[in-house]
Amino acid sequence: MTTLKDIAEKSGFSVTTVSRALAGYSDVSPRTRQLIEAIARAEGYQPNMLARQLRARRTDTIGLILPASHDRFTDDFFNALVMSIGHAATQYQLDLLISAKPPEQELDAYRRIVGGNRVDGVIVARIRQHDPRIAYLKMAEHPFVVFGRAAPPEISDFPYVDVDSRAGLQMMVQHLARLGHQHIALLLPPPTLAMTLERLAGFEAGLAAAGLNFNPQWIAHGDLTIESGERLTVELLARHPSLSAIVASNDLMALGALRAAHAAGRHVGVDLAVTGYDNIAAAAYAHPTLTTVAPPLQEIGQRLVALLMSILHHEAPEERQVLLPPTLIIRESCGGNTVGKEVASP
Amino acid sequence: MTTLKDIAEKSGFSVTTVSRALAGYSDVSPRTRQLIEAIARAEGYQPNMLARQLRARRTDTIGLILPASHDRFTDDFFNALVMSIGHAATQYQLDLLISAKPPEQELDAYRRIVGGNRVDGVIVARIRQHDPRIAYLKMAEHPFVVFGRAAPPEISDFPYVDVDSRAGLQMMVQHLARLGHQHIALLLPPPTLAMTLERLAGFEAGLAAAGLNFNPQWIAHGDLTIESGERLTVELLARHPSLSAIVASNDLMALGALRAAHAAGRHVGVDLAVTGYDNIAAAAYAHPTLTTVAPPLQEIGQRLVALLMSILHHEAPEERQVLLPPTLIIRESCGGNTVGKEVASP
DNA sequence: CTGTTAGCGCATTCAT
DNA sequence: ATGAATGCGCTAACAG
Repeated sequence: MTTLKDIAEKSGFSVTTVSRALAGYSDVSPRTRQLIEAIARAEGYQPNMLARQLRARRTDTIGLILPASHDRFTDDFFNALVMSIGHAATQYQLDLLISAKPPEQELDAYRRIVGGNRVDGVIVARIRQHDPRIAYLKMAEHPFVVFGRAAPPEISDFPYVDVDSRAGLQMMVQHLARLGHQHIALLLPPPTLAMTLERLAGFEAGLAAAGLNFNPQWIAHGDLTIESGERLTVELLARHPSLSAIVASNDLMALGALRAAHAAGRHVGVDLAVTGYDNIAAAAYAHPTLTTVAPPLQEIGQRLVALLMSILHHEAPEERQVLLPPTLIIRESCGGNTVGKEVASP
Repeated sequence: MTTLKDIAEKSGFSVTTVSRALAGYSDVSPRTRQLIEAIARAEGYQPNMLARQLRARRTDTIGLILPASHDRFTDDFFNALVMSIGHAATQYQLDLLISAKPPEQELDAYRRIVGGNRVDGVIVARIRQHDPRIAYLKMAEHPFVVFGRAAPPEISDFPYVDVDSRAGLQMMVQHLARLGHQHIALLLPPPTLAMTLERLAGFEAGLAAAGLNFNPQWIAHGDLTIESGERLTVELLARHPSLSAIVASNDLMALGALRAAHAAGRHVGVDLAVTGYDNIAAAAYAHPTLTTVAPPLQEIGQRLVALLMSILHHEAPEERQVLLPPTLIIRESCGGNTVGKEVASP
């Protein structure tokens, strides 16, 4: 490894001068600069980023600490979210430091990475009730941004970016109602997740707007897996044969519902509607009639990073709590070329 | 931010003693240690990782530099690969530094991150012909591991982990042949990708093993997108109506093929077989008859990280070039409960 | 047991 | 235009 000191020795100048020459300062004679640059190039000099960061007290890196579990990486939506953040970071010349830790080591990881100055700020995802990570970040006064909000009655007194899934569910229900559906079931995430209440509220709002009654019997809680989507749908269809539509809270549960529907002898797109949420690229094509609510993945990453940057730079607060509208993607036909038309959110 | 120096002043001991007390060295008196630990806890002391890393000349971090483009994050397979690496890193107490750069800045990023000592080693993915990144890493003697191999005649004289997609394609073709298919088309990745030759070879081997003839007319090159899969399939089916099976080189092209088949009036699972490659969770359920070749994603991440670690620790070379067999996942029925049975690779 | 000295590599003062 | 001195925060060698 070549250091400034090495170049200083080879060139006969001091470390200081070498540093300034390479940094492009104007108070270095052209000849000196050329010589130094030539040596640096010849030696393949690369500044030690750690030393530089230590000195500068900034890393130009943002952190992301993920819940680890052996099959975590199969969650396409979450994966896409992470990559979306990574790509948004690019636009700000930032790198992304990822640390996947099992829940019990999660807080330690925050302390190590954030408290240890490895990153300038962090993005927190998948927050839980009374999330200790947020308490820590607030207490330590470390810059952070959250993807998602706290569930009421908890107050989200922190900067966040979230998808307005209430609006999404409402759009979806109204769409189904327009198609004539009156008995609509809903597959929800676990009650402990912050988003669950929002979705239920959106569902009810959609029913109300369409003049339909809310029937608690048609609500079921799953765990966001294909299996739970399948199981819940089997049960729902068995108990309530009048159901003509199943609204799933994510793609995986929707795929499970598709399978269950088939097993129950129902024909999706004909005598049963199944809708999803997330619209992950591949899953979106799972069924040509799978209408979905699509969060603006790319924008989420960009907003998260932009918000974090504005906080880091102490810029005007503007909007520190961003709610992004999802899009309703309707796939009406099994016919080849109907890719799905986008319906702008209200 | 609390530093060792702060604690030294508060406790009356020297920075060194504080450092050792907190590091758990035995040559510190119990009383001193307790006092120092108490202060550290009270102050919420967190060691500065940058200083520590600078000093220790190691970061316990591995790097991953990704090709950036505005819609890159929609590639579920690649996303899953990255996350698989991230989670494997956890087992070695490593963090993952991700930098997404457009192609023209890619090499710079390598210099900055690897040459700049921000990581102990890197994992290179999606290698191209005569990849300059690999040349750089070899020249600079930085530890690295590659996911994938060089395309012949180039020699892969570097540590790598790859999926034996030749075996995968061969399995797939033989499976189709057993089902009676004789006219099988193949949708390949772009000819510039290293994997393409392997897959073609596997395809031909499968045909040969089944006693079928190879027809170059039935081979087409796409770009791994849904659109290209659709377009190529439309063309193939129009020109060669006798085709009874389409083997796609990834899930997305397979999904495109499904759509094209539908448009052409063919019934997948009945008078046309379509098979995919990658078996990404959601996509795998795209069609109940979508048989796929599945790379062992989780194992790929683990092997990559393990291999990199062994190189970092100068451990016995063992196997520095790892070829992992994929699995054939057969989904035979549209019926509800046939999830797909796994067929061990040969 | 504890402190002094030294240095990781860099960039910034402040002199000259 | 250049260099010496200083410090970012940490740990290690060495001395006592």
